[in-house]
Amino acid sequence: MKNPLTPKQVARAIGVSESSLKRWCDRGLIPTVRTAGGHRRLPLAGVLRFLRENEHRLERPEILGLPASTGQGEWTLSRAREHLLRGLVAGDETVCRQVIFDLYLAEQSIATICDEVIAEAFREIGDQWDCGNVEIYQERRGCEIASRLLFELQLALPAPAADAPTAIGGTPEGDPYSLSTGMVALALRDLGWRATSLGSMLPFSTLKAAVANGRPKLFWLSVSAIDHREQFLQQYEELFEEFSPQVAIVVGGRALTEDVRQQMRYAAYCDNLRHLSSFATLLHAQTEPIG
Amino acid sequence: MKNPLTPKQVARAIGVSESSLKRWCDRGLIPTVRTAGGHRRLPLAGVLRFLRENEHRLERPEILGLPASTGQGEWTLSRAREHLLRGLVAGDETVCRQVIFDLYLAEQSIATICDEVIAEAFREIGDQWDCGNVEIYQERRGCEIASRLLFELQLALPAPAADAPTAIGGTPEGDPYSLSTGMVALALRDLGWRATSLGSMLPFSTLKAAVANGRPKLFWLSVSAIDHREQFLQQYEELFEEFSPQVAIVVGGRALTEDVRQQMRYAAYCDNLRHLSSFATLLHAQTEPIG
DNA sequence: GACAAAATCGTTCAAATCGTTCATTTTAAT
DNA sequence: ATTAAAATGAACGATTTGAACGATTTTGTC
Repeated sequence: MKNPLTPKQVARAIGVSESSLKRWCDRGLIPTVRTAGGHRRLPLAGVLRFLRENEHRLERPEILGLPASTGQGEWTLSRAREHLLRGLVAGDETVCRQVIFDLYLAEQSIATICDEVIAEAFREIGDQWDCGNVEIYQERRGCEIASRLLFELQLALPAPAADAPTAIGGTPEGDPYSLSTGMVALALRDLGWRATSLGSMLPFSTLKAAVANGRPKLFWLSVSAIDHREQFLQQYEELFEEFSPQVAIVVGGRALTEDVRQQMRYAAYCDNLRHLSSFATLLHAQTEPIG
Repeated sequence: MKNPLTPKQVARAIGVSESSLKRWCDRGLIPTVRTAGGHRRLPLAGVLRFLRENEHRLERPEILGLPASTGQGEWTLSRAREHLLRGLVAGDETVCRQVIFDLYLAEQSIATICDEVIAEAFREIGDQWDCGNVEIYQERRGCEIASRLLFELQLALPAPAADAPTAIGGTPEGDPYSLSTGMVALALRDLGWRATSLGSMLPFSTLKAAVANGRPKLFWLSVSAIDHREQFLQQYEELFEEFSPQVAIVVGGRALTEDVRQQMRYAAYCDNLRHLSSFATLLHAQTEPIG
């Protein structure tokens, strides 16, 4: 788990000579820092980004502190989902990390990883819970693990540009499911946005204040549970009315069934993160037509 | 807080061997003073200057910047708390990271950082919220930031030994404050335990299952809020009765006022993480007397 | 103040890394 | 197929790093 890494470690992990690695560093392909004595040190996040961009395989992942066999196997999304599910239920963070980083290195978009693997795994956990096959603590522990992995992925993403569009969002009061809004933030960051999740259980009054203070280009509301439907709809309408044309208000979440949506106005309703990504890309391109 | 730092502290904090650090001192890269006996002492200001100038991008880029700590003024815990508070309210993760890693550089124990700075900052945020000075979303966003920083700190800790004692814990149903249980897990990991937080809002039924399945040496329950007092006490008593002698059951949290505690049995009640750390150390030493 | 444990001293040494050069292999274009 | 350009891997002496060692200092406790 050492970070930053030495050139020798990385060279052996990737399976190339130290000479090549040094050249890549000097050409700026891998972000490099120097010790006071002039030796190179390579932050893990930069190495992973390089591997991903250049479609390199990891010969010896364990050297980087990653689980053995990360970055060499062929993963179908369904196999990944299976493995992740087992890891989450067992509380095995190592297994989960391997699955996620494998997918990341295989150049899957963050949105795809979240949609097809993480979200699906938790949907399955929910089903298993209904059947009494998994305990609540296993689901909660899985959420903790997933949150960590999302954060680790964020560390591997480049920092957003200073002029990148901003986005904020969260879940409304009565919805404690913070994982979903965390995934939204990460997916938007993957697109280059300066996205910040405000967390979960946020009353509409404070959501209004957040939008008013933050002036984002996009605001998302992830709704996995609704306490009082009428109140929710009314307060949401107020928020939409107040900010709608200036701020793109995007909603999503399994609690927004069709009959609920029919009583809502929104800039976009997104079933999943790929929909959201498409919309965000479109929005950014349209409002910033020249760049 | 001790201002002149020992080489060991600094070496550990910036991730370099003591040998190299000593050489850098002798080469004049880091201003060094000597004790009467010849031991090196490194003023914090000089160390920070060295990090900014020579190690521009080594290890933790977030250490550089240091808006307020660069001055020769004492970087007291209360000043750190102040800065962290402002960063949390403003949602500025960079500032918060600087504060925390400054402290990590200057202090050994994570328990102290959590107790004196993070927990205190959130207590202050709670007060400000009562006065209507901060919005709920600022508190929630602060929690998100703090969670990330705890996770980053954990990444800096060595992995627990294979034979390390295990501990699990969480917050009961009705208590959504997951930050506290996350801090407990981190403090125990700092002591070398294999600690896992199960998260928040856990019904007692599933807590029992978790203890039964995990067989930890220590179980903690962090209680920041109690929904139904009678039910809480009764279910807690059941859990204690079932596992008490084999598993050390530790409780804490601001919801456990004195009158509540008087109706509870526990291996230890901990006001803060330093109490918990003492107890955990004692427990480990007693049950593993030879090693 | 005396004592024991822990930390630090200065030093030495093997391993790793530096920058550089050069021969070989791979890639791309003619 | 031939050739030029580019990338790779291996080698070199000089320097840096991390770990070890016994001797000394600091720290905590009685």
